[in-house]
Amino acid sequence: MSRTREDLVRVALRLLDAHGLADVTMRRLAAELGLQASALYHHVPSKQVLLGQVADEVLRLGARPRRATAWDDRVAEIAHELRDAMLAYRDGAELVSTVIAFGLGASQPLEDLTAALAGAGLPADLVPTAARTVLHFVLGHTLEEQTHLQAGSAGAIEDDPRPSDFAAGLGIVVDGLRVAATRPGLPLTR
Amino acid sequence: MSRTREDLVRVALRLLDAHGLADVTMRRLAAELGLQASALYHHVPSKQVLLGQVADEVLRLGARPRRATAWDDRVAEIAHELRDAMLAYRDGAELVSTVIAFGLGASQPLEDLTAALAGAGLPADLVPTAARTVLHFVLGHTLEEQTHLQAGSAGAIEDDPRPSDFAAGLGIVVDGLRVAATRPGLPLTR
DNA sequence: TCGTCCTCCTGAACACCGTTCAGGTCGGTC
DNA sequence: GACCGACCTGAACGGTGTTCAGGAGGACGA
Repeated sequence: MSRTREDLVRVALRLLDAHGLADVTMRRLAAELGLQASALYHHVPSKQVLLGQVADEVLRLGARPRRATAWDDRVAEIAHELRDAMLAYRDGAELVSTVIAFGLGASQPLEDLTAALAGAGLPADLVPTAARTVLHFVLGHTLEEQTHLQAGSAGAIEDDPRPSDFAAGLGIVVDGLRVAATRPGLPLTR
Repeated sequence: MSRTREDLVRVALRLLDAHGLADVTMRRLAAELGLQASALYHHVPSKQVLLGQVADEVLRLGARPRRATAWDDRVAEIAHELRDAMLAYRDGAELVSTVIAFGLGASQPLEDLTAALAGAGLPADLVPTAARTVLHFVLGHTLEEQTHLQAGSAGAIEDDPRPSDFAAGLGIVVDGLRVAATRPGLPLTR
């Protein structure tokens, strides 16, 4: 009975949530599947690619129906969904952030944000920048939040993490987007 | 003739710039100093702490005189200085980002941003959130920018990196801060 | 039915990594 | 002159991702 790539991703995700990203090791993953580490390379070309697929799975499992229609509500909706998806798994934010940084997957959120911002009335050449600005905020904030959360649950006293923080920070960014959208338009070609 | 902790940091920084973060290894660093790897642990308790000091050095070397007086100019000044400091060394953004994420150093930028934003007229409980929002933007944007720059210089075609991108994204965030600063003030205690 | 191919896997090895530890050398100090 | 602490060596521990020759076994065409 042979294993599929989906099995690897599923077990890797379980390993991630149970022991953290540092303990998601090719040898551990193989042992969990009753295999030798070298056998994994028949299903996946490298650990990086595997982690990319695990990140995609984290996002897929965190997907929710989108209800908002206004562009700013839609941006907030995507941002919250992304944050919640990453927080749902141990080290989820670190995983997704590095996968995005190295371009190995997790490209959906940026595409969704870009699509949502296309209807915001921004100058067209500002849309990609705006989408990445929102994305960077969500990733940075959630990474820090999750780091503190996990450090706090390991015994230390939590200092900062007010839960309204994310909404407030997101509000700042979205306010900035609204300003850029309503500012008397420069001609599109600079 | 014994080595000082400063020697380690200096040589580690040279190694970083010449070969990248992945090649900053305790063994390589020791070899560069004519030592065994174990000797480094007489100067530094761990590699993580050492990298924290290297990150601080990157920021120190990138420091510039601050000229702006208005809070928004000051925020932009700090943001540009941070970005330029990280871009000045190979993998500088990755180094500083991870050091900040794990709380091992590089705390100056957040403090500077917090100080600059203290004079913005924001609700007091929004200042830390605002500072971290700016910080996350700068780190995320610069990390992505540097990754693409270095990938591009390795032969591939650069797709995005318009240099005005950073200023535009920063503008969005600062616009958002201005909105929060001029909005009819909620009472400070919620 | 036989031989071949292909998929899946093993076991060993390669070239590293961060870190620890017993021990040794050497300069300076009571 | 004995001691002590700073500094360093060399070996080892227990890992890491990845490669590679080869084996088992089912499918499939001749």
